[in-house]
Amino acid sequence: MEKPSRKEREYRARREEILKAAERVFAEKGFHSSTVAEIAKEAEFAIGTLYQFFQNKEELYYTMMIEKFDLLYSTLRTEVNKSKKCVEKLKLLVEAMFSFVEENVDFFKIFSMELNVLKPSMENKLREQLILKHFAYIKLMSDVIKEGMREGIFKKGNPDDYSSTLSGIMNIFSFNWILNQQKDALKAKANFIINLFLHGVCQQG
Amino acid sequence: MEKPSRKEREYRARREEILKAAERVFAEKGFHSSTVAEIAKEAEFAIGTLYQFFQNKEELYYTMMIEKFDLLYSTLRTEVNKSKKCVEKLKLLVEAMFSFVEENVDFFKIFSMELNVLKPSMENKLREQLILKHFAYIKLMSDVIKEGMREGIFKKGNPDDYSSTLSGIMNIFSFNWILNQQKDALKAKANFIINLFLHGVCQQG
Amino acid sequence: MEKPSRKEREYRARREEILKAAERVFAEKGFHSSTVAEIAKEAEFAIGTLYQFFQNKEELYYTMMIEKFDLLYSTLRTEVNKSKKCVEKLKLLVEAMFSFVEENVDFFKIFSMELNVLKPSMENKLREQLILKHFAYIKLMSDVIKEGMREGIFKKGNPDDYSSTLSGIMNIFSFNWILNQQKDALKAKANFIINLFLHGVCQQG
Amino acid sequence: MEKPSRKEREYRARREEILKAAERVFAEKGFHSSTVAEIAKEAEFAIGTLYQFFQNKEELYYTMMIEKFDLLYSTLRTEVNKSKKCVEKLKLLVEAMFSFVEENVDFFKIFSMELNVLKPSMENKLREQLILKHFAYIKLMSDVIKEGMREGIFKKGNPDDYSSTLSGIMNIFSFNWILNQQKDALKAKANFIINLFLHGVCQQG
DNA sequence: GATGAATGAGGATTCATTCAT
DNA sequence: AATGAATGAATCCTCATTCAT
Repeated sequence: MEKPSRKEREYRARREEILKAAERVFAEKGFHSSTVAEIAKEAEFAIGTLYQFFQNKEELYYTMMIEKFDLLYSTLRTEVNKSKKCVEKLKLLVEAMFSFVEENVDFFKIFSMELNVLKPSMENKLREQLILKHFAYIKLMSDVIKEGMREGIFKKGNPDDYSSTLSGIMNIFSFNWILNQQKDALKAKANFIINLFLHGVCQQG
Repeated sequence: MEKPSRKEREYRARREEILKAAERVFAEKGFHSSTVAEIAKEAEFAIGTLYQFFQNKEELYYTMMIEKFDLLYSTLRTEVNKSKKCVEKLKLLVEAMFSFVEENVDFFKIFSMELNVLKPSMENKLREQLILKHFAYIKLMSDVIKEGMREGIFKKGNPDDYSSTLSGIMNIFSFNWILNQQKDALKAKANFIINLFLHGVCQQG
Repeated sequence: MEKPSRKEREYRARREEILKAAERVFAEKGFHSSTVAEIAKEAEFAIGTLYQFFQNKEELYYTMMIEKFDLLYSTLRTEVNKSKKCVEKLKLLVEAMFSFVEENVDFFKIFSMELNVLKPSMENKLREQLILKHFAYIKLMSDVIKEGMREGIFKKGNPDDYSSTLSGIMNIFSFNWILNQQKDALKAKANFIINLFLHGVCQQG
Repeated sequence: MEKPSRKEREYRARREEILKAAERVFAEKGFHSSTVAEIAKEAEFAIGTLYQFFQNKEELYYTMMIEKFDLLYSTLRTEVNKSKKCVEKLKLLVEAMFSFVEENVDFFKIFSMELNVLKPSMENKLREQLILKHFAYIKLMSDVIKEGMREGIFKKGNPDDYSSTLSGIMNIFSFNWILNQQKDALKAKANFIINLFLHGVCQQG
């Protein structure tokens, strides 16, 4: 791989600055109440400069979301691969997810609270992409579940239903953690969730 | 109770029309992208008429949400009381929730997707109210869980964590059902969810 | 003159109520910031009722002003006629004017502060009328001045200039009195004004 | 003093254009009947541009008034200082005032006819400022009068009453001159006014 | 390439007036 | 005759986007 030129590196750095500023501002105010002027100010660039990197506000929004999602996906993927055992994999996944949320509160605020803000415009490839990323993220879990079914550890069933469930649980805990001003560690809930997901709420035996 | 006058009844009816129109429009476009003009048109009233019933767009939004939430809450409450057994109660609750979602798709779209759209304004009593309603809804489940714990049916633990979990699972299934254009019945998933919640994903014994 | 029927009397009474309410409200908020709804409420009538008496807000405004002006005019006229001596007449006039202002603060607020609010609309006979009333009011003073000139008491000159001057002085004192929250009696200034008007500010002799 | 940059100069020029347009439009229609759109059109700028210079319509209005008032004040002040004699000073003042009115008809229309249009809003520093300017303007005259009293030229008395009087007289003459479509020169009345103010209407001796 | 002033379409809200009851 | 709910035109202001410097 070619070493990027200084120009290229600087371009990347600026772009990153803008995306970070966008993340902060969008998280605080939501898409509609955030202004391009504010993001520009937060990024310490001129408004016009933002438009050299992103065609419009919407593109800035989706690009930021997609890149964050990519990061989340690759983080989880790496983590899951650290073990061979399905149950262990799930545990690693939940922990990694919660670490990610703790480190990316801004992104997660947007992720969990503004899913529907932007309506599909005619040619919105970016929204499509974001949805595809979401499917990939679910598939990551489904694959682990499938494996567990094959190994006879997990009950048979629709793996997507199981992974949706797990993702729904992680979501709500992350959401509540943010609502409660992030008291305690979110990761502290990981064990509870895994146990519940594996064995349910009922007393056994 | 006094029978309401014709005037009173007509007032109620108009108000209801507006709230229904608001629900449809907000569900389709979200709060910010919906215009008062469009809601008025959908309701077949003049713009000014809406302002005779609600002080502003925000009040219209929250009032609609709160009244729907009240309906959801009382529906679930009634349903839960139809059985004495905790496990049965949970099942009734999930089924009732899914029925409600199926019958109130518009509301649920907003419920699940726009939780954070409106930032707390200085004197926003309505937002406060909405949050309180949400707590009541969670408590409904917590109470059932608590009962089950006392009876030794459920594992000991923080009842709110359990009820959050259940609510998170129902959410994600509702959300997916809406995203997938409402194929199949949402209620068909109720059994799966209850089983998973009660016994987990692991093979037992 | 026919004794007015009960109907006629009641009509008059209602009309008067509305005009008084209009005076209060217009004085407090000015023409543009006063709403017909507020005047109706102040008058304890329905909005529609106001429109039975006056074609529109503007007519209500001008009618009130004109009738007040008529009252001012006839009051001053009566007062002036109480003496035969010009100097005495002027004194009576200033005192009567100040009494009127003291008793009709609301009207005077509008009179002195909103002369220009309403632009001549194409067919605004009412504004014309109001201006004519104003001329008559000035002429009242001019006539006294003219008389004084004829009698050799006053210097020769354009009587309208003199009466404008006097009216300007009375205006500013009334205006200041209102601005200063009506401390002291306005009438207390009458002597000062008359002396100044008659003999000027310079030391004599 | 630093020479202002080109940017700074252009900014000033634009701001001036807007203020002049505002003066014309407000003078013709009054505050409430003037629209921001019309002022923008008159100034040949887009609506939004006005909002880059002034926070809102009210600020535009008051700023224009205040700056004009400052100009009036400094003009009068300069003029008054051209003589050492009180009587001469008053004459210069009246003449300067009338010149100013002749050259700033639009401003004076507003000055004399809309004093009370804007009600004090909670935090209206601008209105406060405008009132302070008005006091300064009155004080300018009072100081001359006081001087004359000390020198024994003028009768003893409350200097503010005298200066109010003079200002009231100038006002009404300016007002009438505007009403009469500005026939003849307003300055032609200056001598009459000064004489009247100094010596009164009565034949002397 | 970077800037940020200028643009003007778009939307929330108000309120004079009408008219069915 | 009295009412006051319904109407919708009118207006202030915001802010994404452009483009001259």
